[in-house]
Amino acid sequence: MGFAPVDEQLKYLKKGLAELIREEDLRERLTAAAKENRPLRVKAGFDPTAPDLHLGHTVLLRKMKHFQDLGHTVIFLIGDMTGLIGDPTGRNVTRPPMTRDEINKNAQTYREQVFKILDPEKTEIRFNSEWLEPLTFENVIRLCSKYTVARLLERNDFSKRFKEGVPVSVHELLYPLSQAFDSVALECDVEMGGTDQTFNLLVGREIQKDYGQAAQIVATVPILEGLDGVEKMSKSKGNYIGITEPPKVMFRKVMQISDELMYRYWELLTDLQMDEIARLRSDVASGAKDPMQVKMELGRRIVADFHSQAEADQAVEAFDREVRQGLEPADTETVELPPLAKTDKGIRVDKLLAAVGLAESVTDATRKIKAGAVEINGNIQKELLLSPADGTLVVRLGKKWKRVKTS
RNA sequence: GGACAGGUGGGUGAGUGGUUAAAGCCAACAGACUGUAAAUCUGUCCCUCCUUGCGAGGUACGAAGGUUCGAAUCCUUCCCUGUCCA
Repeated sequence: MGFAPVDEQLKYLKKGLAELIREEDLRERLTAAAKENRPLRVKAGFDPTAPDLHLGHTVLLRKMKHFQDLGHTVIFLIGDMTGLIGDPTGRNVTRPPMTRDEINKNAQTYREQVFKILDPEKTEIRFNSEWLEPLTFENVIRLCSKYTVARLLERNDFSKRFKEGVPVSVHELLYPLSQAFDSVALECDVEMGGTDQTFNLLVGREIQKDYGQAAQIVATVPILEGLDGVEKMSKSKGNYIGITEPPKVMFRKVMQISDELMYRYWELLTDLQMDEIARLRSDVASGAKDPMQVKMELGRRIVADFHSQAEADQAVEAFDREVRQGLEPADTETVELPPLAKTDKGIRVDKLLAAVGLAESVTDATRKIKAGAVEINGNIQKELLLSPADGTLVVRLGKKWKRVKTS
């Protein structure tokens, strides 16, 4: 099979990239690949500890997919060895070693999630312990001799910490080196990552040259902002949209982002071209388009990417019904009245809320009731005690609903 | 090895014997307003109980002991973190 013309490939790959070092190198490499009829080897490394991918990860995965679309090979590298170090970004502690079982389990989860985007046929999944573990101390020393401390300290967070007197452990310095060695071991043509990885990826270029290989091309993608629009999307910050989240949740989260942030999501999470996104923006500005409709379309596409078109449509409908109209969700769960909520005088609403999971605790439930946040059968419930009633109670606390059978 | 500084609620960060379940800020949750956008405003934000009260009790300020009528605050030991010196 042949490859598309180099210029076309370049154009396709460049969209949405933060940085490409260097474009000329990539052009040459693509040309050579076409001539030799061999696909490029494109690597990106992932941490073995966080198998729950979110949209932030998919910016990178989508770009990796683009390489696959053009016929190239993607190497999904699980850093089970470097994971022991932990990427020195931010505060970090040496991680407890993971067992082989845990790593395999996480790898399996990765497979399930990653192939929602990547093409399994064109993906190699590798672990870097494969070549890092057998390295002798002599080899490690040799590797270290190829780079200088001064150059490692060029990395922003190292130099910053060093200047401020914040400790930098020696093993942290090894992180970029071992990642670079991965590229050597895999003979990568391209390495990808977020812009926060730029330094590490560049070290790979230098080290590869030392090992007699052509320096890899470095392609970075922007870091996606989380729901707050400020900090990068991350699970620990709670501002993420997980790719395995249910359609309704996903859609609702998309609708929560600010109007401004929406264009960023259009850019990094859909295949819409930049000029089309610019048109969306100006149409909204001029009033020709309703920003909410534009955002709903974005949400519909994102949900459809990870679920199905039908589920995306359902999510839109559910949003319209539950959020815009404030109606009870169609899939409200029905539960039995918890025995401890029953008294001879009636139903203890506070205990009911806690037992049914609408409130975190009985105390919390009491607060919510007093605050007038609880609705039963459409009426605000401000008393802790509800007179005995027959039939089913429709209970609402904020956006959470439950149906409770009383008999 | 020596000298200091410090470990407080989800996160920051006040508080150095009692009116402190512990300020402020952030996050979070609920309400108002809306396009559940953003912005803004209000309230809440350890648990349990009931007679729902500016109620009663129980937990809580790295860990374990101790001093006191009373400790997050004082003492002892231990664990951990950071800085400086060697």
